[in-house]
Amino acid sequence: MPELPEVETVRRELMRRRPRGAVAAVWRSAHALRTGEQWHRRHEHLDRLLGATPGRIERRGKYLLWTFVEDHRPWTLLLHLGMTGRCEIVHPDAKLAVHTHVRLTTTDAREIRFVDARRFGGVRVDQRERLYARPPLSEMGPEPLGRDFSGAHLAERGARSRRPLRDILLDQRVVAGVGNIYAVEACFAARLHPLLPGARLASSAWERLAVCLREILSCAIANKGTTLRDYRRPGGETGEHAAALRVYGRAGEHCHSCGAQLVGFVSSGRSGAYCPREQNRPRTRWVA
DNA sequence: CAAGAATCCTGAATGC
DNA sequence: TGCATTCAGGATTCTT
Repeated sequence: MPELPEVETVRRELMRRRPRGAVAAVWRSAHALRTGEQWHRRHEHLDRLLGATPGRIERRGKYLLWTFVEDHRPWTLLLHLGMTGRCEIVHPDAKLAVHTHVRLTTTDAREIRFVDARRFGGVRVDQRERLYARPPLSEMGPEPLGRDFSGAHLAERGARSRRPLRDILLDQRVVAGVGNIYAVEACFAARLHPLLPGARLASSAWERLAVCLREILSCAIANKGTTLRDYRRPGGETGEHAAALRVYGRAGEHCHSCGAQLVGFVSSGRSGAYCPREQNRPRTRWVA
């Protein structure tokens, strides 16, 4: 499932491979993408991209903002990959993948396609400033790899909460782009129990958690993301970070660090795992 | 207001 | 082998 490292990888590779021609045709499947008022297809406005040329791509959390320009008039495509979404750039005659929902054909014989089996993803075109000024982007917490993110920020948002640590990290309003895999992995890296209520965390542990989260995300970006099943890069390649996962999806298996049997859990309807020996309580000493 | 549940969806995995 | 059931989860909406 695409989280920050996967979306960042897609961003970089789409940037590199983006078509150089203008959008000559827009095609949309008959199926609705994600439900909810602000993503309903009557608000998609994909036709605004006609005649515009793909330009700069930004990432905010798990969202991509792809700006298309025609005669200095920019429109920005907001894209969320959901659970199973993927973006590909192919020849317009290339065989159509099942669950293809959007096709943007350009004058240089290229085609940008959005494919999403479960349709949890979404697309929308608007002015860049308006996208940033409205939910969900306006509500979103700081980028974990940016300057505004720190242990102090996490503590400010989490230290008065009874919510489990893992769920705090999953909250896009607290920190942007973190999904279940990396939230669970960050808790392990910091040797913090994922179900520990935020209010019970020692103040020094927040900084440790912030540092570990950044390291995990950076490493996953270097590995071009985690492919468990569906995630693919724009060229169809997998990401290689799955082999680096320490606890996610490994309930019942042995801890790579101490050999103890990892314990699975479900919280807020989402599964995770932890090492009962190393994550039962914060360590008193920790070496970066 | 916060926390939890339900919702959307398909395909892989599991059960009988 | 085949058919029904279960599970996976991000973000939003509804309920408690």
